[in-house]
Amino acid sequence: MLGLRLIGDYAFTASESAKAINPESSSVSSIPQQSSIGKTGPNQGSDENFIVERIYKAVMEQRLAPNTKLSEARLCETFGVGRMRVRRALLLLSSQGLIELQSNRGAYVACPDKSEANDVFAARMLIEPPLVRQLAQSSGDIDLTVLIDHIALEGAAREKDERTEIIRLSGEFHTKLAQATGNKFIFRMMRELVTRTSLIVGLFGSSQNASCPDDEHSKILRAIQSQNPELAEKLLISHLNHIQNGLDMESRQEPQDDLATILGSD
Amino acid sequence: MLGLRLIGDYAFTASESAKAINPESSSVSSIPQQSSIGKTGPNQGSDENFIVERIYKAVMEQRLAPNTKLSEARLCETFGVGRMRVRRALLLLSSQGLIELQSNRGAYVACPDKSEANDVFAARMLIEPPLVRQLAQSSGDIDLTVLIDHIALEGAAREKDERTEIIRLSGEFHTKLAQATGNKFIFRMMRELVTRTSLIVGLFGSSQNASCPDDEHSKILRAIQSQNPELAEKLLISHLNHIQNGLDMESRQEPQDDLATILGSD
DNA sequence: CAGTTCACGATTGTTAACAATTTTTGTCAA
DNA sequence: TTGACAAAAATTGTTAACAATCGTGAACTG
Repeated sequence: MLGLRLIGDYAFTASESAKAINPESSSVSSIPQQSSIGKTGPNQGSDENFIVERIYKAVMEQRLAPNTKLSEARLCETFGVGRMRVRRALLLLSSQGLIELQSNRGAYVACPDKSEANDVFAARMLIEPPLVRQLAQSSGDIDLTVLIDHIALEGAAREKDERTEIIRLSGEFHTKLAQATGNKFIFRMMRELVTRTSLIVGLFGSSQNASCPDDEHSKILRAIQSQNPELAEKLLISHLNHIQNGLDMESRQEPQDDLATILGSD
Repeated sequence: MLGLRLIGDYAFTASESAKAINPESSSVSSIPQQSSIGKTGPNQGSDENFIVERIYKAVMEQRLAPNTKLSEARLCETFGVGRMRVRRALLLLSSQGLIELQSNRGAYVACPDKSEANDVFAARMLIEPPLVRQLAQSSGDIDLTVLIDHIALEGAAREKDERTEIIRLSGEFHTKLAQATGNKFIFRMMRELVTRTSLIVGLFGSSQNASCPDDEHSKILRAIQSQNPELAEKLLISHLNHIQNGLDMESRQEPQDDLATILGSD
């Protein structure tokens, strides 16, 4: 009895986020229009959400390496925003565990260690198998087009050999699995775990397995579509194992510091 | 008697702050002073964490009713802190979903609706069963004293009929289950879900089942101790069902959006 | 030369004043 | 009394100046 509802809130599917970053465009861009009575205006700070989204996406695409310093001044001019907004964004990012705030020293992209990596995979092993099983069980009532389209996107990106796109989409497949449940809590949890996974793969992964093999994703999806919970669960477990086994926990590559163009382009 | 939410006035006023420090649970507390000299540890903002913890606890104990307004000025004087700290704390709380920030209107304790309540229980149904199963499987390697002690605390609070303590401990049993895994991601997820559950029970629950029956908790723990995964999982599932079935999703007690409403009743 | 000290620049943390918005209050007329 | 309207008060949002802290490198001492 899983509550099947669409997730209207989280508007940051990241595919759109930013076309043009003009300083102080004061964009109200990605605020879902809602003038309903009970819920008064949407949460404030559309601006800092924009910054958060931007950095989140950069991390997901492994363009922002762990330990990279995010200085306030730099972010201010990058996004054309006042310091307050930047600081709020950094606080939010740190509460998500994406960055780490050090007193009087600044913000650094999170740099998971070995044990944290194990925790991430353990948590995913705990959550994702029941999740896909549940999806497969109730796939009749769910709209899977998002996932189907996503597989297509992954294939296209792979065709064109767009590295960052491939990496991000590989991770997002898993968050979209969670999104398909329509449960915003499950979605949030998976999103956090997937983001952290991206950091981990960037740190400990060899270059070739930076992304999940496309066919594994589509196999999982097909198992879900054919309402085969056991198969879907089994495929997902071995998929997660593939990712984890592809890591080399000893050789961690040292991070660089290039912030300038990373966030500016898209 | 349904009038058990005359929490109206901020339940964490300074008068109570002095004595209300319980030596258990969260690792962040202690030192209610705002002296800037405090620990210069690596983690920043020990002060706003204090505020967050305080409000978190008040919500867990259902002393802070949903929709209660948390004005900045009030919080400033309550905690003896500058406005910046309060605003940062509010931002953090909102990112946890504990409160909701409305533009130019202030911060209000979150007020989950029916569908959100369903999502919370669906998420818990997804996570907690595998969690306890795993605990039971590996209970040989894990230190369960925290849970054992917790059961004792629950019993004691029940003896003394300390309402707020009972409610909080009832919820915290589940977060401590997650804590026993030693996985901080699982812990964070459960903590968020349990907190939200507390709000939901406060909103939709009848007065008698505001807390979990003690024996169900101890039964679950015993199943874990005796390394019986199936039993532990089964007990937990029925436990969650008990909680959810005890709710009346239609009769939501209207939350007071103003403190004066309560005080002006006579 | 090695190591320490100290001052300077750069960065972050904090405060207070100001601006924008909402809420309340007061007044008047139907 | 009720409703509309406007002024006043209260609250939140924003900015900029100021304070505190850290990193760096030059100067100094042994």
